[in-house]
Amino acid sequence: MQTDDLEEQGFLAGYDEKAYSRPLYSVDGALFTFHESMLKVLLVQRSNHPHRGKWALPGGYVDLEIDTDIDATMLRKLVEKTRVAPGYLEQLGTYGNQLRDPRGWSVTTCYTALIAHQRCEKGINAVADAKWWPLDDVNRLDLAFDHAQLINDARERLKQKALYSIVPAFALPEQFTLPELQQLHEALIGKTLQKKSFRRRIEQADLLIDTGDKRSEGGRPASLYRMKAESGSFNFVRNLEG
Amino acid sequence: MQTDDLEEQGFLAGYDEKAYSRPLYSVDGALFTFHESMLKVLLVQRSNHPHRGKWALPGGYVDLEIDTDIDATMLRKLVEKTRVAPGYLEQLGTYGNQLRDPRGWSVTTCYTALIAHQRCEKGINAVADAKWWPLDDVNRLDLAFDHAQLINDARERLKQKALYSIVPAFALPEQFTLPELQQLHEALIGKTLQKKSFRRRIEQADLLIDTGDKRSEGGRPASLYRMKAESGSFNFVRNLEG
DNA sequence: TAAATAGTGTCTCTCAGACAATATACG
DNA sequence: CGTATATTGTCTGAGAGACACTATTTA
Repeated sequence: MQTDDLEEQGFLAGYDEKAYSRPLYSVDGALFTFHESMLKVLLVQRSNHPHRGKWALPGGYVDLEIDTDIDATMLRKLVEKTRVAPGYLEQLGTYGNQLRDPRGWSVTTCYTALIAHQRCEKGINAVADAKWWPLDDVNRLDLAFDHAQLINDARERLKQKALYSIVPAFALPEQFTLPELQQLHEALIGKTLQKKSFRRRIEQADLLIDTGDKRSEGGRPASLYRMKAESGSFNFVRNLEG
Repeated sequence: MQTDDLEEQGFLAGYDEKAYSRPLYSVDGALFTFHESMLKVLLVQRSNHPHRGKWALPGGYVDLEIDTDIDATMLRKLVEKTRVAPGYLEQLGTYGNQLRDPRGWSVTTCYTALIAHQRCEKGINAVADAKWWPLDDVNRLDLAFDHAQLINDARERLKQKALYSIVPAFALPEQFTLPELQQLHEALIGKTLQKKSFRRRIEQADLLIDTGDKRSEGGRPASLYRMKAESGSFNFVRNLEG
């Protein structure tokens, strides 16, 4: 063992990390919010080749000196565009092949992230090339790389989460109403939900805190709630209708 | 646009893909099977530094010439050890940080895979360094890199799948009995299940084909089934007790 | 008052849990 | 027959779907 350790030292010293040809590696983030009754995704207009001028997901390369892990890389890249950390961040999947980048073999790990629109409104306005796009309009854009697929996959994942969790609530302000949350879930799922069912399961699982405040929307005022800390990781045992 | 295309050509020609320092990228596969009433995972004894001599998940680097995408890399690496393609292969997640590999910043995409023991028994015996390990024994091994964590995460994912799908059936031979499948799910979930509930939902969803054959295990013979093609992607709307 | 929005009552239906009962092998 | 394993019958309860109903605001 001791011998092996010494041997390993020598091996590491002689190891040239650029000696082998290997794929480009990056991270990309599909950051969503819910604003003006619409799902929106944050896009950045590319200033460099390849795909200069096209809209793309925020992302980039690992900084070997600064980043401790790939989550840190993703956070750094998102904060560059929004000035704040997203309320929710989860790995979606990794896409790697010969063709997705004209520079050659490349791999990207895509994240799904959620944030309240108000929390990053100022930050985004301070960044010239970043903009919230309504998801329905994004289909008509010619996005860079395979980012159209990444966005679709992220949205599909969020749709599933809407069926068995209240994770989408991270796309709302800290305080929100139940009709607001239901509207968001309906936008993700693509169909209307029974308000009784929607409310019953959230109440039963005791996921929200009633702040006591109300917000009026033209009719009876709705109660304002905020999430409990643990509610982001709660899953219902039974799905809503898919 | 035409101008931009020409400009992009020049950019690509001048691009040196080794110019930037970037992390090592690899894939690893947690390949499981169910044999002798035990969950087992395929491990490979490392012949090279780092961690020479330790047991590790099968995996390796992308071959930029041969592999079209990272799934192909993973398949190639698994087939090297088993001589056959696994019945089920799904991305688990990507692990990248400064410390997981002593050579420096490295990223690995881990897959969860399932195969029938009999389908690769010969192939594995032909590979000196590969071996099925019962999952309960793996906890006592000092595995290479962060592979203990990868295996735990893969197992946790399979446990979830056992609650809302019959994906674990890919770890069984093509023909299997319902008590066998239930035993496998119980091993994954870590508790006994109601056989009536287990069978009822599978029958209702019409997921299996009764082959007409039976297999005797000392008592009344059990019917042999095989999966329908689409059953691997079916999810129940309601989970079993977690 | 009417219109708009929020929230509740309650019936039905599906399906998992529990567990007793039956069926089919072997010796 | 007795034992072992497989398979079914059936009751109960949790919780989602449907939808009518009530409540609270503004105009």
